[in-house]
Amino acid sequence: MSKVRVRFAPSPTGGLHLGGVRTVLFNYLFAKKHGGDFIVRIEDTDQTRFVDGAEQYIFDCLKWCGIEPDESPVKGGPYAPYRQSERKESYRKYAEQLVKDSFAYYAFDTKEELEKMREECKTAENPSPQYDHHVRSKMKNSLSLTSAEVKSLLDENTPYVIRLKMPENEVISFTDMIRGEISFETSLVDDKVLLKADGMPTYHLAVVADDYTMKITHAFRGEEWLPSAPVHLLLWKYLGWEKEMPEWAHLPLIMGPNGKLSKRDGAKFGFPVFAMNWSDPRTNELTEGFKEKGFLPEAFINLLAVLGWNDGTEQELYSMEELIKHFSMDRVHVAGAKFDYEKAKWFNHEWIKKLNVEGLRLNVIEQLSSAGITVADETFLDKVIELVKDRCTLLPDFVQHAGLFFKTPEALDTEAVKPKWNEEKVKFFEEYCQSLEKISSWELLEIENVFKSLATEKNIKPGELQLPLRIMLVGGKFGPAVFQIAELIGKEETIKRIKTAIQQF
RNA sequence: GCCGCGUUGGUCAAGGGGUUAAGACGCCUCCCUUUCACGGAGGAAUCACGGGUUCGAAUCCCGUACGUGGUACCA
Repeated sequence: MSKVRVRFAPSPTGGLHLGGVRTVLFNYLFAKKHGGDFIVRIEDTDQTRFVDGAEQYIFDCLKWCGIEPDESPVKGGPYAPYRQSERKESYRKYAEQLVKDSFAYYAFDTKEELEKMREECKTAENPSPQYDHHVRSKMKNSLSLTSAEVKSLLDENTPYVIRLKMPENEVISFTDMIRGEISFETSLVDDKVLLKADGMPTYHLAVVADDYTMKITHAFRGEEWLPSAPVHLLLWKYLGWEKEMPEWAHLPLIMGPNGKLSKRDGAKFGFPVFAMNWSDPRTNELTEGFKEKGFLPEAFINLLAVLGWNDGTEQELYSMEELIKHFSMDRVHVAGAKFDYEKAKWFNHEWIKKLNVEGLRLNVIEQLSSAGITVADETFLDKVIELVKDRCTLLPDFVQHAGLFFKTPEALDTEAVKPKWNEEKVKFFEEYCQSLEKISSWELLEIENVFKSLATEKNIKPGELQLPLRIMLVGGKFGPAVFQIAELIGKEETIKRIKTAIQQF
């Protein structure tokens, strides 16, 4: 078997959503598992939908996810160029070849004529008539016109497209790596445009030509492409490349709460659908990304991998390395999977717990600094991270849980204390401060022992006093053990926080 | 409408002729903790429906329903 070569071919029309990232991921995992090449090629054939900056955005997302292409427009490679707009001329050659071999034909119909045909053929049973064998003889094309008429139209530079001539009564079938045998009747498929009037190929011609010239061995794409598979199969055959045709796998769709996951679902249900923030330069509309929402790339990749794939064991947490080792296309589920944001957050929580301090440090510093907290002492920060990471689900949670070690709380939840607050307790805390001043070594046990023995002496239950102390130090009902906090923030800060808090109760 | 693909708890899913039908998320109860989490122990909840084949069907076959995708000079 020749070396595995697999490609991801995004269209730079803005944003990279969950389904897109999962398609890349499965391509990448398959390539790496078999020691092959992972190629990124850009399908920028539709000038009207092309968005500035979208291509760079795609590569930024891949980089964040930890996916490095072996060949791409930015990296180059032996089959350059990797942008379809830069390969424009080669596609025409293949299209003309097909016309010459009578597998395709020129069509001169204008937009208005096409609309007219669709309008006239429209019935209740057939709401969307196709340009197919039923109508092609009635349209303006090189099949219905004489060769002289065609020649003169061509000479006059009449705009035209090249369409594939679908055979009438054939059954086309192929084996999908995920779904098995699939077949189609050609009479039901329309004559797809291969080369547009502007000289650009459509997706159909472009994928086949590019997959062939770039020696792609396995073609994986979303399930939405399944209906056009017969077109591609036929092109491989008509172009004479049947022996080199890649193996196919059509990946299941990722669904939103209702239907195929869309950008709108994110806004509507409050979860990100793109890998990273994307702001559309034309509308300035911002679509939130998983990165900015506070997801770790490890968690993002992990949750995507197990959405529609399972290795048959009970394992759910996988690093990229483990995924490469365990992944296999035949264990990809056939049905579409609904995206569950709650579970997505669980994965991030698990990865925050799983990662060590080094893996978290940079992210935490970034979170804190965006909240206006600068970290001076990194070894101190490391202790804090170790102490609080179990309670953080999303990265911004570190602001609440780690922030209190760097900054005196601004507002105290006094309501939690006031009802049971009295003179005795005020006295207790004043004396506790005095005792703390005298502590020789500022250690957890000391701080706690002084607290407990003073409470016994005053005949107050320690439990009655712990909540107030927590509010004093933290500001609210959250965070690690109180005495651990006291130990970490130090004697001076602890006493200061207690004293200022007493004033407020 | 037509064509393709699908259907195991609310969600992700294992299981592919004989199982008490795994596991995870979420939800509920309890324990731990006099905070919030983490952790631990339990619980509720599932084979879309109808026919076949078979001693036996979640599993194989056929229908139906439902879902979803396609039906563009978009990808």
